Amino acid sequence: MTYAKTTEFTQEQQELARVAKALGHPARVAIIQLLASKQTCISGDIAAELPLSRTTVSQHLQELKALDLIRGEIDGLTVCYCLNTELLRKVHQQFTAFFVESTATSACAPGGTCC
Amino acid sequence: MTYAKTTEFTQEQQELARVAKALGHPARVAIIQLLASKQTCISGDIAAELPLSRTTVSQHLQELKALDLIRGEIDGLTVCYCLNTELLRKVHQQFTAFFVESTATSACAPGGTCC
DNA sequence: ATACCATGTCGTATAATTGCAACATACTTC
DNA sequence: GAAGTATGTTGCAATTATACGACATGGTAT
Repeated sequence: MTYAKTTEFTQEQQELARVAKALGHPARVAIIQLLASKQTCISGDIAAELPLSRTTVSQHLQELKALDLIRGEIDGLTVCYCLNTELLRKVHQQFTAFFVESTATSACAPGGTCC
Repeated sequence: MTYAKTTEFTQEQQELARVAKALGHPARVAIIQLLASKQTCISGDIAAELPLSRTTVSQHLQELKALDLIRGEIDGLTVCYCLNTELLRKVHQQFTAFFVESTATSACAPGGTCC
């Protein structure tokens, strides 16, 4: 984004926002859940299970791949997508840190001195 | 979205995606962090700390308010925004459940039978 | 009442996202 | 090599997000 002043924000804030944005569409959430549960992670099978066209699913897959949340291995004619569980664990920690920080009782919380 | 087929996804998937989308911009991440750390949560003070115009910050605040992640109370001339810590805790649980499910060793994970 | 101040809303412009059909690519099989 | 299959890429249209100036609103203070 050259338009948005995202440069002015913290590296951590941008990092968290980038991943959150990737999870900001039900299709991509569904894809990750599918990859976690299904034995097969072939591209075509993923598209078949989602209420979207193969083209659109492919785009969502590329988006997740761009963030390295998933990886694709070409296996002959088909492509097999896998979760990057290590990165997902790291992301989980980032989110947890964010939420813990946010839910800690601050002055602004109910019962605080502010509101 | 009347265009997207979001209706076909799970309620949970849509719910998670909706919140993730809200966190999908560094400004909104920064706002939540600010509200968690600062004593004052007055609208103007928030805008002053962010590299965005007051108008734009106000929009982001409305977006967070629409999801009930934050709440605003009019205090005379100023408006005081507060974190909805209860909801944030609930959201944290949803995210954790999602990540735990995703990072559990599946057949697709490295060492699995798939890739 | 008048002037002022803090916020929100509206209008507008630009960028990014979403979705899909049509085409291109690359491998398999006959 | 030709036909078929699975994917990715391109091009286009519609929707949504982002950003901000200008105006409206509503309370404060003098």
